[in-house]
Amino acid sequence: MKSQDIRTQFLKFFKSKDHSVVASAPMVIKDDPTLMFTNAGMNQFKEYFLGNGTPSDTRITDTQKCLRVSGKHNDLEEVGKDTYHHTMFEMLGNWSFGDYFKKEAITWAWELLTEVYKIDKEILYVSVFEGNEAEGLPLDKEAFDLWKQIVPDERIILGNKKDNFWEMGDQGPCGPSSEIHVDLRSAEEKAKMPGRDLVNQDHPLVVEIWNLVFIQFNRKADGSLEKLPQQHVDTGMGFERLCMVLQGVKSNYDTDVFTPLIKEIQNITSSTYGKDQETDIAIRVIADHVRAVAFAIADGQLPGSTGAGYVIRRILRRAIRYGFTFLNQKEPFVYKLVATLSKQMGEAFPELVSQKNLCENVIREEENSFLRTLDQGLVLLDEIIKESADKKVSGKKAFELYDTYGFPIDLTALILQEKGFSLDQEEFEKELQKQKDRSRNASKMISGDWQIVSDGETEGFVGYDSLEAEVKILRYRKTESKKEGELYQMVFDKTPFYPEGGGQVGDRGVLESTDGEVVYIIDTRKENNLIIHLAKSLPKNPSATFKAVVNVAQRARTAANHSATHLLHQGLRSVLGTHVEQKGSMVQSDYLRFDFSHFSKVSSEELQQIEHFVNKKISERLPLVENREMTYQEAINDGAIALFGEKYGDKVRAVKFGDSMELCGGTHVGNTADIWHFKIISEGAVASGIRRIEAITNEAAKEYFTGQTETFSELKAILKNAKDPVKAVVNLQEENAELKKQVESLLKDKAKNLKTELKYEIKEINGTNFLARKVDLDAGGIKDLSFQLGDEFENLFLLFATEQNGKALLSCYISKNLVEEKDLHAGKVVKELGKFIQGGGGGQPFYATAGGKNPDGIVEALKKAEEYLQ
RNA sequence: GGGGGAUUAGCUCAGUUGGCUAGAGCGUUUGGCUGGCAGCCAAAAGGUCAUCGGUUCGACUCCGAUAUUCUCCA
Repeated sequence: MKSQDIRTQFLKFFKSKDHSVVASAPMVIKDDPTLMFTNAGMNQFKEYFLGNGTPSDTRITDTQKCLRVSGKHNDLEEVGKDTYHHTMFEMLGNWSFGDYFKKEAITWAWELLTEVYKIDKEILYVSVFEGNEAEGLPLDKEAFDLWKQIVPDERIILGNKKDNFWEMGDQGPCGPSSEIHVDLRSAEEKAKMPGRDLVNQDHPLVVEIWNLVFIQFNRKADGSLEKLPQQHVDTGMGFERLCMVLQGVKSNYDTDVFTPLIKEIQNITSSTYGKDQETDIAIRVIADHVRAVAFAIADGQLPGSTGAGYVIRRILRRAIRYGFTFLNQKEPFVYKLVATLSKQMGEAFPELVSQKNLCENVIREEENSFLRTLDQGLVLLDEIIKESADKKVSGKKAFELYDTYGFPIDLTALILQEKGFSLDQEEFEKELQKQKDRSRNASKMISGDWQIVSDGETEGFVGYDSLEAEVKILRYRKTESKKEGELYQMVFDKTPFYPEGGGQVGDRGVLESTDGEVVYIIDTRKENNLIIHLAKSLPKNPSATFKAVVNVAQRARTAANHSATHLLHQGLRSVLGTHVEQKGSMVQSDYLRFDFSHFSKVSSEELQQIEHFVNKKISERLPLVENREMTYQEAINDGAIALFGEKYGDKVRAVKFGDSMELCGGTHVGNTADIWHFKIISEGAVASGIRRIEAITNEAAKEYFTGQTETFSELKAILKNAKDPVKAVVNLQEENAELKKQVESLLKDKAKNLKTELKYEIKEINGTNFLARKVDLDAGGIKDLSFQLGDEFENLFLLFATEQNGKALLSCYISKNLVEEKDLHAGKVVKELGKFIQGGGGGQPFYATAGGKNPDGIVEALKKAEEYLQ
């Protein structure tokens, strides 16, 4: 069975069991501080498990693109070494939200595997949670009894808390799980050792394929468990592994999910898969990683140096590194695989097709820059090798190479090994740990349990229509971090405060109680669909009713910027073309920032046209038309612009100004006229194929123009109201350059004159040409003069003195031959003579300077100079 | 967000513990030689040593801040 069909069959099966099929959520997560990437099928439903939202359907099924780079079995550095771990993978799942529970979940899973996919029952094992005394949890008898009716006893395995009790994190929903494992070993192998002994033992051919989680508890901050009012089912089946089973191969990489990529890698790199272990690992690494990176970029996550972007960069660089070392790829090549990938998976994931060009460009650029880094690292490593005499390289040196110059440690180790050098790996790890601790401390956040003030569901955001509301606090908690200090997070029963999202900053404002107490809300954020208000303090009586008031001025300016962003987006598409797609957006009260796909610099003419386009829309006084109750499909059919990598609910909000229509949750002006004016203040690149425009509107634009006008008036005033100020400045610059040259040549003349003058003053003492006198030159001039005289006279001893800003300066020049013959040292001379001017100094044997604060001593110092030649 | 590094001629980079008027290669210009695929020889021009401040007799070099950039960690 082809992988395409395996996927379709799964969804079809659960559809027949009354599940509704939903699309995969984006791989990159935006509103959950504890998670960067979707790492399991349940992530997009987390809010339902937490009780922060209600699903449209109680039975749901999907295939979810997931990314794992860390965790108990998923160290990035291990991917590719075996045949069954991946960074990016698909998770097939079915869910029940307070609907069916263990019975249906177990029977259906078995039905699908054995009757639809027709997997031999003899190779399947199931596991059940054995209970845990410390937690006070008994054996999951319900699941055990259910399995007993289907599977013989010897195929049921009892699993411990580590394997069979699933938790979302330190806190939150959790419960026992039941896993289905498959034994793909040969009959011979099976005879040697029963499959049940290999379950959960990391055997490549005895693997878990499906995990059925029965969510029935909530883990609190103090570690205790609490029974949930509603019970849920959360299942996840690894798609690639399922394909392996159904296609009768022994490795995920031998399924048709990977074979097209592997074939292409062999083509491009002229290598062969299946002959040599190192080559095989490299090919697997590249095949796996290009998937992760391409999917992430298609979801709008570019490689970068922070957060999720950094993870993507690391994955891509690992692929490049393996290609570099084991497949001898010294030029970008990973990007060439995108075409194959998008052809192969584009049907199930259309974003891969529409974002193909961008993926290729971004990956190629990243490859180029990393290859440069590698080149530089190789040179540096060479130097380190040359410097280490005892064939040992310290961990500290290796760490510096890694930390500062980004040179991969395993490459360092490999090269050293080839040259017969050893590396102190332990010391390296120690340095790395130090760095990790530093970073962790800097971003540590402790959050307490939610304190429930009053029960009830929250209505959520009501701030589209009003900026004030009577609210009650539902719950609050205290958080502490180094960055922000102590903060209180509060959830209201409804709120006019817009939470940060869609690029728009969170609202600020106040919470007023009836007795006049005021608590400042410093930011509003969204976590798992819950709107959280941040404050430095808590009201005295949290159970009272408050008036929540949004900072009107800030909101108005932000709204102007957000609406302008939409017009800008439209303007860009109109001026540059419809290939322009939003790649990032930031809307603040003082400016807006918009990143978009476009492959060349936006010229100043184009920028002007774009500005003009937006300002025309502003002057057309277009009213805001919004529709909050559309379905996604209706909106798209109406021509609304939706964004890749954005998660949309069943009901979307469409925001329309004239012909501009976007799906958007942000706040906007009632009429484009409220934007006043739009001004682009910068344009530049953020990555290959991505440009960034920064712009201002409203009062900021006004201030900008006022400031510019003021500067210009001042400038004009300085230029005596010249008719053409630009020309006047150019003239000034030219004149200035001319004058500089003249001054320079005059100074040269002066020095020349002085030099000729001084030549006659030089007298001979004991065969040495000697001159000591005061001159009217600065330190540089004296030096210059000394060396010029030095060129013309042999056996020269010079002592110049000058007075500058009330300070005295001495300088001594001694011809090199004199230094040797007479054992003179200019440094010593100025140091000794420096006493007369109450100062000190030094320098080299042939030229030295000294400074002091007593110019009256100059005469004495000059007199004494002669003594050095006696 | 935290740490480390880098910033020197148009480009790629040297510059040892602060001190000889900041160098090289490529490129540019000029002159001469030469029938070639980086032609040869000679000469010249080109530098606020990222910016600002500090220490010092003296800072490209040391210290602090800023900007830009690379990189690791979270």
